[in-house]
Amino acid sequence: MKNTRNTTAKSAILELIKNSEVALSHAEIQKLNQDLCDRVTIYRILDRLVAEDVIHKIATPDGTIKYAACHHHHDNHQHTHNHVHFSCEKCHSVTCLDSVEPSFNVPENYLVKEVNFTLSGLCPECI
Amino acid sequence: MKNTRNTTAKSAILELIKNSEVALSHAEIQKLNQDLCDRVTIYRILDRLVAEDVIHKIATPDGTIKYAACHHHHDNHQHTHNHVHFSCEKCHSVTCLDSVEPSFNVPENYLVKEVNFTLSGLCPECI
DNA sequence: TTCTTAAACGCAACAATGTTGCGATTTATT
DNA sequence: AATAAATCGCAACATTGTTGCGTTTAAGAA
Repeated sequence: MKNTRNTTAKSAILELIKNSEVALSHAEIQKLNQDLCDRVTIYRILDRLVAEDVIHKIATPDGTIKYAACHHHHDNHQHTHNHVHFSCEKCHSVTCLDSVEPSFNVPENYLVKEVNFTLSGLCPECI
Repeated sequence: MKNTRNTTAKSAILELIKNSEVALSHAEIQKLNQDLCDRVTIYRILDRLVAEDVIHKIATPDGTIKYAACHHHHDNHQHTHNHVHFSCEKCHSVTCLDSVEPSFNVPENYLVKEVNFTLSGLCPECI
């Protein structure tokens, strides 16, 4: 893997994501980060953080891409992205639901590598 | 609800989607429909078909929006969009997996209205 | 600490995707 | 056939994401 560096912009963006209760989109990060760095740089930093497995990418039901900090399972060092997410149709917040464990029967002839389970409706704030 | 009409463009697009094994994106429909109607019209027709509950919208893991014909459950007239989809990371096809039934424990304090369950990996064609 | 170099950056330009307004056309009803 | 509202095409615009390139900067080596 290519050498990666810690820059002020990268650290700032990672902090933003880590400190956020909900997943953030590029546009939201840009607003929160007002003039810290260029729009293009944000794209590149997000790509790098995803590649480094520090954050993960979530596609919301309307196609917006959001980013959230990964919760690594320190006990077994087995890290999967098979999170369950909740997308609020009113405030558009996206939250990781670590407590919900989905189960399903594996389809035949398909090789399943990742599971993306998104529930939508109203979050506790909007009920 | 507003009165809706059947136009040639609308019928053609619906046929395309119905006859397709995989879910189609706006760009794919535009290519298949070469010059049948304007790009903007395709957006509007897709919105209408979704509103009329004839097709449904799927967000792929990379944020691309695709459309597929709805499989109504004629036996009980209870129509839900809680489909399971499979997104191939190689050929980018999106397929509805009607046979897979996911189960999960409902999170507290959240009002779940829709379930979106997308598996990704390799489809039978790409394995 | 200074030197070195590749990673990361800003900027400009571009491509793709989605939206809006409006006058012209068309569908379905009277 | 006449009518009215839905739909369309076109132009213009907004947003989102990508690429190339010269400059800056982080981090290891001297």
